[in-house]
Amino acid sequence: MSLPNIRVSVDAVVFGYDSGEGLSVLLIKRKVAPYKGEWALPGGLVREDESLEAAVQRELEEETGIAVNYLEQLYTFGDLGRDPRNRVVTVAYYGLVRQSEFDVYAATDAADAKWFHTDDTPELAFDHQQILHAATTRLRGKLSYEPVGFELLDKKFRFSDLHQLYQTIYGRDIDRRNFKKKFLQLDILQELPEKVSEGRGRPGALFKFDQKKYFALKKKGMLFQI
Amino acid sequence: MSLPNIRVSVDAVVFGYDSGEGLSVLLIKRKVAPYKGEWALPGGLVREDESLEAAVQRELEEETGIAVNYLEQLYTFGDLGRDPRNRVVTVAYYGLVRQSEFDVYAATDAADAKWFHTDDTPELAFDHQQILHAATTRLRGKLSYEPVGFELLDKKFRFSDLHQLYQTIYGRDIDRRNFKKKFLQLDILQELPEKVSEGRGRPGALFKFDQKKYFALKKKGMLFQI
DNA sequence: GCAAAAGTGTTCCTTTTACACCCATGC
DNA sequence: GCATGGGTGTAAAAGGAACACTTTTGC
Repeated sequence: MSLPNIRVSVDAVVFGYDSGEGLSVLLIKRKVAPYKGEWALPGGLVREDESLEAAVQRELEEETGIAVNYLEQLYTFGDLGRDPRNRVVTVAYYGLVRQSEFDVYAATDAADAKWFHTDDTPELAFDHQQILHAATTRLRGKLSYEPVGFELLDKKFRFSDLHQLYQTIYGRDIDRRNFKKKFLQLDILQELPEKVSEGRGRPGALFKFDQKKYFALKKKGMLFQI
Repeated sequence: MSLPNIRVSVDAVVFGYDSGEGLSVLLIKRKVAPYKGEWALPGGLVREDESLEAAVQRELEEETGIAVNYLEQLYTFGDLGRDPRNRVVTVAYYGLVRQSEFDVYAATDAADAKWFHTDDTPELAFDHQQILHAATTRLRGKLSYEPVGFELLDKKFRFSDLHQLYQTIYGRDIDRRNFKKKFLQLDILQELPEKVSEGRGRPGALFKFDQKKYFALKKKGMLFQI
């Protein structure tokens, strides 16, 4: 029996959050066959001398020009026939970033690269639809036991921005007062003396995250039911 | 640049539960280098024409002689140097079975195979210690949102057996009365008219799972905090 | 009658939810 | 003065934790 010829790839589901636009996902237009010209998740083959994590970072850089620090492993997809040419097992990663910090462009390995609102994604190549779906589900679950925000909001933000962020990711309304009560109990926010108006209505206080407490909490994993 | 030469393997962390003995894990003694003669998780290279799931099943069969139906993907380990010979990326699976139903023996591909109590495992080859640790953590977490029991207890069982099962997996004491109240609320048990004594003490009623309700609940994922 | 396990209920406390009114600003 | 968003508190309900006594059996 000959040695199996299986390739290993990585794919990245990078979600971008923007206060104005909500939740998006980063996609590339494929430059080569198969599925040439179609949209897909950024990703590609792992090299023999790089870790899986390094491979995702590299592919993201090569295809979209961005560098994302924190990606988490999502799931490994290895069904036969998921790539029409060869047997390819792909390890999918996902992450959530502040969209405004990432100016994506089609780097060398992609014909195009851009953010798509999660409500409005095109058909995807391979089984990437399935991967995206798994990532969305996982993202929501994850928020139940980890704070999110520091990486997604500006340094100073209004409480309503944070509120909006959670509503966006959960995809449903959350009572403003209860949310505030709960979030403040985590004791990871600092209220600033400044106030800011967004043009109409009463100006709101600005907040910032207490980095130390924030990461301490994140590390040990809080239980946070919204 | 030449094509990367990376192999894909699978490994299985099979936990066995036994009312008398508690929680064990299935290990094999390696028949070939590297780590020849050392204990390891069952597993091996994936073939080109089989799915990852099929590969785990096959390796389990070849090394330990057992067939496990329900394994879930745990995590993919792909660090450089985790196998001293080649670059090997391994997809780890885990599952929980009724130990008494699985008579393991060293099948063709292992020098030995047996259950080890989770409190008393030997040193393991490769990074299998790390994999085992990840599986243990995941198993506990999993019980919070899925019922367990049907697959692990006899058809008819005393409530104390179920209680004991949960205590074993969680590794701590759980109040008997509160546990009973909560579990009965799930409405997946049927109380039988039979009573059975285990030699001393008041005989207890026997219960069985209502299969339909059990799997319905399991499928949709309950939220079950012990 | 004593040791061992099974059966059962209540109280307290914490957490969650629902909900309404006033305040500061721009226009 | 009115529309808009920001700020705050309370009451009711649900859920979780702690806890003790009685019953049935074997010996």
